[in-house]
Amino acid sequence: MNKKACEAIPYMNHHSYNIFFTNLANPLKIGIILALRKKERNVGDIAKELSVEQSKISHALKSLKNCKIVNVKNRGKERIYSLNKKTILPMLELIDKHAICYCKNKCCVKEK
Amino acid sequence: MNKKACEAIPYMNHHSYNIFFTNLANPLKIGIILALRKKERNVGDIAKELSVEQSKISHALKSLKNCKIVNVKNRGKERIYSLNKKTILPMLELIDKHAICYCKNKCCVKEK
DNA sequence: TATTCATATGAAAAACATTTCATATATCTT
DNA sequence: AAGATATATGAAATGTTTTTCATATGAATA
Repeated sequence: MNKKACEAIPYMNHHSYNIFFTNLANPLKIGIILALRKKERNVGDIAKELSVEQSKISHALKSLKNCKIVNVKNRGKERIYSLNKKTILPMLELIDKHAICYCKNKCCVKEK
Repeated sequence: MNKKACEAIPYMNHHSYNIFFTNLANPLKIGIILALRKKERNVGDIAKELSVEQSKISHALKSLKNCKIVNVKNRGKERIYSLNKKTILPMLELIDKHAICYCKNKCCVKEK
């Protein structure tokens, strides 16, 4: 399979999909993503904004970063996390549209 | 918030994202989705194609259907499942591009 | 360089999702 | 109607991910 960089080869690998989705399948991580949508922030500010204990945020950020859903830069002793908008924003929009078009706006009601 | 059908309202609800992604965060379900990409199939055929026990497939299909990622129709005693391509295909493409552009093609390597 | 502030990390516990297996349901066939 | 085939379902067992908490690391500052 051709693997030239940044050339769209749809349906590449099974495993990437799984890791990517697993990473997103978590309310805290979604919360972080939505919080980073408007502007980048350091860990403490994210924790404050979401009222969530710091190490929990750090753990979540670690896997998001691992998957390149967020990026980091250092500023003194702080770490500034920002969203990889190019992938995530269109993805959220797809779900929004899905919810509106197929799920009567209350998409994907949890079974049972 | 305006909720007129099929009008894009980005970043609607937190909870939908979570259920949607949770639903996809599973190798079997990804397998089913990829199997349904080319053509619709009944449960038994999916099971055969993936070499997976039937009730496992049924359980997976149930939640995919619940989230409208797949649709069903009846044909005699069979149930024919098909993919909701409009949402899923562009979503997989987004991940492909993400993997290629940000993850050197082996996207989202599992940590540790 | 000792202290403080910001963040990361490991590991056990807890929460949650999937698998398995036995069985139920529903349609078709005879 | 009885049997066969296709699929669905409930519940316990299993597996995976997240949370928690104690502590480590690393940069800044006094």
